[in-house]
Amino acid sequence: MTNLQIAELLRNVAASYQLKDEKKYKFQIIAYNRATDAVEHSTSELKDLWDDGKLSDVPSIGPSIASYLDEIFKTGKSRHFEEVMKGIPKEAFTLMALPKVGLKTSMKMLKELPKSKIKEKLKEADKVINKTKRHPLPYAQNIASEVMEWLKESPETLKVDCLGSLRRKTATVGDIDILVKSKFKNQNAKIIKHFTKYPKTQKVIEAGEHTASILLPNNVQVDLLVTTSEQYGSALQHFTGSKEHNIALRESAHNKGYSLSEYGIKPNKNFKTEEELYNFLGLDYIEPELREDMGEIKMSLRQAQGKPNGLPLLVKQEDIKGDLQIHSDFDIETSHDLGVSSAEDIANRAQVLGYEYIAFTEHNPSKKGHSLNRITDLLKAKEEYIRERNWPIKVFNSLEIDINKDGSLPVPEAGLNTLDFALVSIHSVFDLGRDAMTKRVLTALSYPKALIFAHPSARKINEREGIELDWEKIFDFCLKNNKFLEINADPMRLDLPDTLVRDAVKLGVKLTLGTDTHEISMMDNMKYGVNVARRGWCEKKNIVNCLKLEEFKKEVNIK
DNA sequence: GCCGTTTTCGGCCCGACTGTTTTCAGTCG
Repeated sequence: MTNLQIAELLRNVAASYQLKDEKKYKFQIIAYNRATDAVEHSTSELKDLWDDGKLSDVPSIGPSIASYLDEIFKTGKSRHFEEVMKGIPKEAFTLMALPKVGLKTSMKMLKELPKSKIKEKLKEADKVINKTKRHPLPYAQNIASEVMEWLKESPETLKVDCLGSLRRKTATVGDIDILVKSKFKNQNAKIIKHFTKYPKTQKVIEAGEHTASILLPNNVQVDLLVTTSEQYGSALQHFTGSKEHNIALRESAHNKGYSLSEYGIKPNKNFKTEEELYNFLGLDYIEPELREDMGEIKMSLRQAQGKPNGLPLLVKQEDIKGDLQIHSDFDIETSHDLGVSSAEDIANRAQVLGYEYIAFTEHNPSKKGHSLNRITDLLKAKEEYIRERNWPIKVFNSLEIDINKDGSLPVPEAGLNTLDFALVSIHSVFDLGRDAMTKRVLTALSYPKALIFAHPSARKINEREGIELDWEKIFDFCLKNNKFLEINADPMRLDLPDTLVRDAVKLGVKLTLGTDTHEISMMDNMKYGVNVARRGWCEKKNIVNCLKLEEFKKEVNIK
């Protein structure tokens, strides 16, 4: 049972309670919906936590739900859940995938629609289930920019901001959220109308007094909110989210006797800026990347009260002193794709980007068709090439090495000795069990030259889930042996994922940033890696390549 | 059903939009 399946089950239980008696089960419904959110956002598979007896570590999972899940992991089902969902056909839950359909509507559909029509709707729902892929951040950013340009053409528009997960810089984006500040009060309708006339609009989902939603090609939904200067700060805060952060913030306001909404505080308190709003609630400003209800509100409160352990001072792009994963076109007959840009061009570009150092990390020479001596000779040639050139900045001689199934590395010791340090990573056999995979990785990281575990989860966004690893063991090993985990800045990887970065940072495990550049323009992807680091609460000190050259050399033990 | 730096009991976020039920229920974020 995966987290996705568990989340679906809990969501269905909540809906079933709602169908049975919304008033009687009001708080169970809230509890189950919260548990659903928590499972969807959990960094660990619940099954793994259950194995370790730590199910209740997940927030919003208390003794009752934990005991039902315990039964599920033991026997495959929960008698309690089955009892709650008794009498509700499976199809009713499937139909809930359709927009604006909850369990009540889907039951009504099953009862009232003709069979042929139901079949059609079920097909539609299946399509939605299979197609709700979230959009990679850069793709969503491009679409958002175009819509924002369109909105600026409306004469009533004073300012346009892109909010929601785009502003929080999540790896993937569901809907695009845009806020418009209007020049004049009571001009909302004109802006809304202009918005719905956006040329690529396929469907206007809704258009009200303050808000509207349109659907663009590729299932991209854009939500608009129009506001005035007086309420701008509140609107900005509300529409940036996350939903969980907003709930926690409103609860905190509620405890102080206020009622907070996107319009301010009732009856008459407006906020022009987000700072004003947070300060009014006794909090310091919270960066958008932190707004996920992961403890940021508590820490902001502590900080505002002048206590220690406040919010992190998040790492910035300009703190990055080097790029630690780059593939040039220097041909060492690699196991995977070689870069297409020359080492010279890349080094010059790195200087322009303000870096003090870079590492060339081509893939290792392929095992196939190469003797061990040949592999060593190829690496010696690369070492000599790097040593003998005059580079504009420091260039490290490195390599991205495949981890064999048994954890060994496909490069002989003489070859490894040519390197300043190595990245190790998984490119094949992704489906070992968790324990075998963990052992495999730790074996590889035990080589003295293996310094960085690159794209550690091996996930590819919208393509494949990550591998299963015992992250606690990996973190612990890195900490004890001075090994580092990479945040791969390729927008299709963004790996480590932000939630695991947060876990690593909590334990003091250090990270590196690398763009995995295979073509020179990819060097500009560093910003996406920085996004992930910030979302994982990284400060400068958590990222090894924020160190200046001499300090970096000391940290990684290079003379 | 969950949760707690006033609480292990007694609370639990807030509002928009749609469609239709002219005053509200259902869904969504």
